[in-house]
Amino acid sequence: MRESEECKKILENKAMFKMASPEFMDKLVQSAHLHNAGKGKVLFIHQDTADKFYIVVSGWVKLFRETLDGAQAVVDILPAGHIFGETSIFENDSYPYSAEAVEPSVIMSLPLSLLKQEIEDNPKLALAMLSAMARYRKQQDREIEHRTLQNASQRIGCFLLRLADQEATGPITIHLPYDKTLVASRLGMQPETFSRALGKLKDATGIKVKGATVELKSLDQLIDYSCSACSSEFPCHDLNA
Amino acid sequence: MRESEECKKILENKAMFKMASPEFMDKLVQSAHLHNAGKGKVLFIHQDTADKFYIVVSGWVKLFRETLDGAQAVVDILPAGHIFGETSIFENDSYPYSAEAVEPSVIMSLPLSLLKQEIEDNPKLALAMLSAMARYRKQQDREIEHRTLQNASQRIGCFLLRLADQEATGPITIHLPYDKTLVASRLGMQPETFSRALGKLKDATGIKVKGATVELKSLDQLIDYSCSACSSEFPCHDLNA
DNA sequence: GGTTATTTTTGACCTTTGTCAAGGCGCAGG
DNA sequence: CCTGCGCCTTGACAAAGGTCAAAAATAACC
Repeated sequence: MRESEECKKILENKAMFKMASPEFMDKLVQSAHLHNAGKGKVLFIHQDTADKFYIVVSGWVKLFRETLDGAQAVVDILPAGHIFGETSIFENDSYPYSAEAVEPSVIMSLPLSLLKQEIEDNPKLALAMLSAMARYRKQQDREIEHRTLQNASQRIGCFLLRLADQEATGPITIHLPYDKTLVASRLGMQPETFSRALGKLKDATGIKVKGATVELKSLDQLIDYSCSACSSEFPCHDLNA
Repeated sequence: MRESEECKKILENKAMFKMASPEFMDKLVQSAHLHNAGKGKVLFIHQDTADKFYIVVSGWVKLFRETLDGAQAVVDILPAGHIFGETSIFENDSYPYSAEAVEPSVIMSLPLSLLKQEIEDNPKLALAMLSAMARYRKQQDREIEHRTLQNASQRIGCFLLRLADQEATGPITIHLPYDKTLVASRLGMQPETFSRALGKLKDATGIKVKGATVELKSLDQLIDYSCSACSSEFPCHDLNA
């Protein structure tokens, strides 16, 4: 079966599963499934009973929470390769957020029960997960910092930097991976604010924006502008889990 | 030696160490030290080399980060019983934030090396730490949500609710555990904003504020006001790690 | 008990972001 | 080539929060 071959390849490449036992990986591949999710497809809802966790194979997935009156807070927007829903293990088997595909995506689903079992049986996996969790925690801490110390334009600059190849020295072209409205919500601002703040960023740094394409002469333009309001030095490692 | 007796008692009561081996606990107690930290005492600085982790025995400890130009973002303010600095294990042995006592405090210091070793040797401890980390992650997620969806007054209301006995049904008296200026920074706002927002909260809910003392007729007053702008139902469990 | 610090509150004003409404742009489908 | 529907931008205005300066209230100290 082609599907399981594909799943196998993806799973074996995940850092978190490098330490897993072969038996576990076999069982995991057996019960893995790929799903096509169109733009807007809701994968699960906050506080649903959780029996699966997921990996983004391609596309983008938004994690978010909603209040009763419909206001929405975006927790994160995940690119290909990221795991989500796995923390339900520690949350009474219920999802701590809702998940929705925001671009046409392929999602792999896997049973939480297997993961739960293997984490208890295999210390190496528990350590790998601990390490991943610590990295995520650091990211969230930084997010909170950014929201308090950076203004809208600086947050956009920082976002662009994280999309770029951080090693590059010359001119760079960046493509926004999803709608600007969505970038705005990811950065905790309104679409209108995003639009205006991007304009301000353009004036301040000389970057060029055409639709979803951003061109910079060099990273320094943005680094000066955004990273001055951040406690970390520029090459912000720790970005990909 | 009295000190080690005291440390032992505290360590044995920590949920995280319930699963630790007796040998580990012995070693831990041997190398534990208590420190008196006056108000304002800096315990370590962001990116210092980390060889110890800590437990707040009494008092309050502020975790924070600073930008080059002096702006400060408060990551958290920890009460007695909380561990900090332990995530340095996953951070290249450097502290991910600075720590300062904001009230006269007693702090226990413990070697990271022991923890590192035991986590690798004892799966149960790794699991306990994983679970603690997951709880913390959830808290951070909620923090980000609050900063985007709640206004200043609502955040204060939410903060008061978390200080209160959540089971109580009748009138309640809450004492602010540290300076209002500090509460403000914990909630990501300026002292002036805090003062005015507290005034607004008073008008809106009928709570009574005298200095550091807050009296409410019942929790409902605050719940209606604050929790409407939050994705979680009221009794916010998951508060203490 | 008076005096000095420190913390908190107020007032006036400014900046940033949110809100509402109207256009504009671009692309898919006819 | 035209039309319609999202997405994005703009303008005008409102609201929230930040800033600066000064007064008021507490707490701390001789």
